[in-house]
Amino acid sequence: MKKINAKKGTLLQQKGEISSKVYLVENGLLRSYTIDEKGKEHIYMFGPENWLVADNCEPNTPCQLFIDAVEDSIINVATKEELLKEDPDLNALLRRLETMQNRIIMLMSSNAKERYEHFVKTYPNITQRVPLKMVASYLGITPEALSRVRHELSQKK
Amino acid sequence: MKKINAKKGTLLQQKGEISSKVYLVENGLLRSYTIDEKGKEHIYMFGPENWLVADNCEPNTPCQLFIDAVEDSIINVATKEELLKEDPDLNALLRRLETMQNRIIMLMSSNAKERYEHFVKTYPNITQRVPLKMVASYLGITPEALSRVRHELSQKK
DNA sequence: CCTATGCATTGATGTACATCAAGAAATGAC
DNA sequence: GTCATTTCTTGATGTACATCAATGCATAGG
Repeated sequence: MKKINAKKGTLLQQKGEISSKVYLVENGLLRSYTIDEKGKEHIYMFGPENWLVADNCEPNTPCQLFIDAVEDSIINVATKEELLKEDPDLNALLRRLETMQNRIIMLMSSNAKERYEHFVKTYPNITQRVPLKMVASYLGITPEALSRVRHELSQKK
Repeated sequence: MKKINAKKGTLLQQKGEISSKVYLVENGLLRSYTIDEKGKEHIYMFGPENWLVADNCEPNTPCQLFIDAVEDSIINVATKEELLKEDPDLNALLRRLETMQNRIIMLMSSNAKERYEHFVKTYPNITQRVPLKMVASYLGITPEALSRVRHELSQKK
């Protein structure tokens, strides 16, 4: 756990970095965000005093989020390894957080078609086990919209 | 940890219940969902084999989600108290999961105005500390749309 | 078997929000 | 201070998706 000072605008973590850290904000304000293929920024989280800011990805995988300082900030930085050593079965929860993080980013940055394609990739078997209207409800679109997306995709092939 | 059998369609948990449980799916398929004010259903999560399904609310607060069985299922049920006894500092993570759950539900069920009002309530001070375009980026809307929402809200008062 | 209920599809129309463009106001650099 | 840059607002237009309504298909129950 190392204490550091970050001037407003400092980039603490880049999307794609492997050794993503955990940032405990003592003072100031951090933000984590991603940039989609269209170049659009989506803020995932603000981290004011006493918040924990981190990319919820598994240790030793490339992370998804940029993290920078919105105000001059004082922050405590830890590695995930450090934290996992203290509490090993955090791992399952971390994976859960990752799933939710992906979902939030998807909801903010993807249209109906992209969401559906992502869903099929992530849960290949579920599509056969539930009525399509439930898939639509999970994706945040109407059954009608999903029907049209599926029609369009089947044409393309 | 009690093992139970749930026929397709069985409702395991109602929105508003206090003692929400944790469900580990051994076999079958669960789903958790909420119903918004317009009566519309939003599926929060599917729980196939080996998934953990739960409302990520704090123990002893009314929960937000309905949970039911989409297929005939075999499930292990635990109370949150049980789990917290085993691992007390899960509490911080639970609160984090709750925040993300709220965000996902909000993204699926609310329009721009509702999201902004919710944001202001949840982070009253942040609005003053960051440019509005960052708030827009957090809410998943454009700065232009946020500007119009704010204009509309200020008229109303 | 027949009928009722739920599900999926298709078309017509509506709407919330995005995009594009321009100008005004605030902020920062020097 | 002045100029440049970023932020915010406002208007005009476009578009993805919702809503509404009708129809065809399953599936389940008696």
